[in-house]
Amino acid sequence: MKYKIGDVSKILGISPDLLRYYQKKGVVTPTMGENNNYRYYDAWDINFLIDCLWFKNFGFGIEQTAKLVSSSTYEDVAADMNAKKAEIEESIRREQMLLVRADQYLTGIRRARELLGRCDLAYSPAIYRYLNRHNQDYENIPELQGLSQQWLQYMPFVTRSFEIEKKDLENHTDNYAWGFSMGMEFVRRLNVPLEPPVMLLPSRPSVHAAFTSSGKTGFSPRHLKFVMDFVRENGLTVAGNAHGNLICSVMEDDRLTGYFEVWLPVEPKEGLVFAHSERQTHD
Amino acid sequence: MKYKIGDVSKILGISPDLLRYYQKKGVVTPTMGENNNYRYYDAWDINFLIDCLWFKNFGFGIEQTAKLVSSSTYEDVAADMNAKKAEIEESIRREQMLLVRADQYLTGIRRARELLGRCDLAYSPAIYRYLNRHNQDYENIPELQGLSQQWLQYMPFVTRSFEIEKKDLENHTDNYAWGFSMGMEFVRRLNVPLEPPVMLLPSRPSVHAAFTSSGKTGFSPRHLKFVMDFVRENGLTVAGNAHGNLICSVMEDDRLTGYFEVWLPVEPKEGLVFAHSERQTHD
DNA sequence: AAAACATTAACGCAGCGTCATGGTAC
DNA sequence: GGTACCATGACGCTGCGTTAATGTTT
Repeated sequence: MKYKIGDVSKILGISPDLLRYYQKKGVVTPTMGENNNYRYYDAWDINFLIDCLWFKNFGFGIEQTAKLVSSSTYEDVAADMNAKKAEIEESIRREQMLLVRADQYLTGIRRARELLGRCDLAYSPAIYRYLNRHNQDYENIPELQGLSQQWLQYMPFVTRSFEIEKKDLENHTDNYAWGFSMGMEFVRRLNVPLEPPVMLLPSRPSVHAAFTSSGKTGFSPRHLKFVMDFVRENGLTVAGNAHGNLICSVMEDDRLTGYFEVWLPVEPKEGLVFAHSERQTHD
Repeated sequence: MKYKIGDVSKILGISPDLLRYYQKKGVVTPTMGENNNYRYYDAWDINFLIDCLWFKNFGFGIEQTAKLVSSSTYEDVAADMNAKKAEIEESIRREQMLLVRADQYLTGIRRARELLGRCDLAYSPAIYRYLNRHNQDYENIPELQGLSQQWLQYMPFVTRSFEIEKKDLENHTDNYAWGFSMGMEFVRRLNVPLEPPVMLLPSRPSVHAAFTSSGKTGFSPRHLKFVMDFVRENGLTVAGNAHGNLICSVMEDDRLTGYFEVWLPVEPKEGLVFAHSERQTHD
């Protein structure tokens, strides 16, 4: 019994075009009609196609599928299947990290909107970080560029992160630096090599705040004035450089507005309670 | 400070071609040199590109990324991120099922090679199944075709499965039927609708065997002769139709050889011990 | 003037979908 | 003789990589 391409299409739920494509790829070779050039498939061809769909839906490419179904030994098949298993396991690992990151992102953005323009006391999350841009200019050092290329591969587990030095905060100098940071949990799970200039910024008691900035040249240490006010009003002592990161940028009132989060380390003091950063619970 | 396309390429680890492509897609719009038509990027453009890479590596498409980074409100971004989360969760679920299936496949193929040509006593795994081919001909009933199209979507959680009726086995008639089967665990996890002609084949004490067959017209109930011999030699009573499935087909001695597994239900008898099918532990 | 950059344009890949145009089966 | 089917071929899609031919900077 012979089936025409449309019959096979109905039996398998595959378009005739796709069946012709599979033929071009060497997957099936139906017998061609002598006078009309029609394709005629037999039951064996259809069984074969079903076996191909099995592998294809497992994630094997078409050509690999053809090879697996038509000309592989037991060892070949087992090896390919084990390789595919490893691939899937790797994919699951990555996707699980993505889920963690998505939650971080969503809670981060929500918290920043609540906190906006205000301060609270919290331990900064421990992060790894390096700097590659001072004020507006990216460093031209090849080493740093190589590092950035590496770290950009880790996206979206990497965050754009800034630092403002203590003295610049106190002198109201318009000086800042940008770089990349990554949370401890991702550094571990991605086996990120950690050499200078990558540094650990440990968790420290800090003033924690959120602010926004709009436009190309909007970002500036001036935005931290309210944080310094908070420090003064509460008689706190700044204990290091401020650092923070971009949380997201969204349209507000027709302007692209960046939401930033910042931590300014301060000396712990009797009676002050520092919350623990949510980030740390995401491990 | 202006960066040429090659500078940006080095900073971001992205090919110049890709940067031009992103421009064509509306992601970045560097200023074009007046006389030389060179692209000049500023720090803002680079930051912007980094933000894009963040979303892109999250799995968003290029155009969605451009939209997310440049013209989305908080609500848009949160909605898209939640949608992406759902997508990833779905993907993980599927991949975890694939891992289970891969293990089933690998252990199945290994066991079949060990068992080849011999019999043991085991409970058949409970499966859902329907038939759509008798001997060599696929049924032309539209209903069945629709069902097959559905079930083929469930590949590779569906197995090609055959049935040989008790009377045909006993009379040595060359009669058999093929169809599709799916294990209980996948039926549940995929929410497969279960209406006739889909039937539950419950777990039953059976003679369990493996055999091979080669070539287009190789498959036949004759292959089960050794199973019937086993039944006779052990004084067993056949209690229903035999069913089985294709485990894999591989090249052996330059011939495409199918490995099949079969269960022939028999009456339990004093002193007989039936193993429990491995399949059932995979839930 | 050579080397290292930049430009546009076109084509290729998988894994198909879609359309146009024309021949064939029943 | 109408209609449902079949054929080939070309083009589109995403997310790039590759190559070619040519222009610019330093």
